[in-house]
Amino acid sequence: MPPDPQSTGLVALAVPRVGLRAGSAAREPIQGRTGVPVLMTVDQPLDLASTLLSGQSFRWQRDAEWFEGVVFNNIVRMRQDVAGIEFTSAPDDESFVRPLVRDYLALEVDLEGIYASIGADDRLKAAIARYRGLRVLRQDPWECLVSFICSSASNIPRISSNIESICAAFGREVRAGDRVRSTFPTPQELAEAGEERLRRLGVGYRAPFIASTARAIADGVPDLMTLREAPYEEALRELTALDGVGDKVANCVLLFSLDKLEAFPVDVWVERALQEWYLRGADKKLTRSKMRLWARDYFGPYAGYANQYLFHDRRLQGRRRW
DNA sequence: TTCCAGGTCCGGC
DNA sequence: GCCGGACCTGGA
Repeated sequence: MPPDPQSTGLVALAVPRVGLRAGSAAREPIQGRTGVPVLMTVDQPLDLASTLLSGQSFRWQRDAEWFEGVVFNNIVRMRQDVAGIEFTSAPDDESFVRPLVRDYLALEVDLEGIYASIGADDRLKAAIARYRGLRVLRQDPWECLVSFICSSASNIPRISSNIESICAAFGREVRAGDRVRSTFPTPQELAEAGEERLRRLGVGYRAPFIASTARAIADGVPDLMTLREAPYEEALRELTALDGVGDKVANCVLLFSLDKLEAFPVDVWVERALQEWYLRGADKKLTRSKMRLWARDYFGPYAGYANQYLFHDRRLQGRRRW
């Protein structure tokens, strides 16, 4: 693909994901304006709706063909058309936000190559045909980490509600025209919030996990952005040392925010999919982390993409049939 | 009312 | 290492 220095990820790495407006006074509202929609061309398969609503991220809200979320401390609105993506951002202008959004959508990742790598079996081939253009996002690892700590024994509507509550309570207000949202709080902000105030927001038994993990990340142990450069196994070890982070949550963070496309989160949906469609005999009784090893071996370096297509397929089928 | 939901942790084999 | 129970809360 053509070299595009703004989509390599290097630019985004040089820009802190948290605290882009660190010069602002703490908790001072970020005042914006309504942006004029600009076009971002896309030369890769992209199904924006599936990508944003497939349970990788929990802050995107749909309004007809527009999707509104808060990323990089901006309210971003996007819609897909034949030419690419129309989007607006506020308070920062679109020229600043565009490369960040390209990076967020991982538009430099060669999906055709990945399809060729994982699409050998019929089950995946069919899922790829159904959800062609579903992409694995490259999110802010801190927001991703907290989101998936919240995900345990929960469901997407509740996770979204928990995350919005956390942002409203401890983040900073962002405005775009008449829209008001809040940024995702920094590790410091959540560490200061503490367990009790988190619990009052309705996150339940996850409150002490979030508080403890926020404290660790605020102290730089581990440094999440460094994990993006670390080998998979090392990053996995560092993440699972955090409170409330087991094999499944860690693999979600590795896949959806830390560029580890071999990560393979095994939740109840993926477990059922593997048992029913792939595993035979005694293998059906494998523990979840053994299933992850099996999948990494079977699907290869892009096992995470295979996971996302299987998960999406299984979840939507589940909604239809059972 | 009871059960279950995108798990993790802890204690007992 | 594996297994079972507890853990918040909201919706069916």
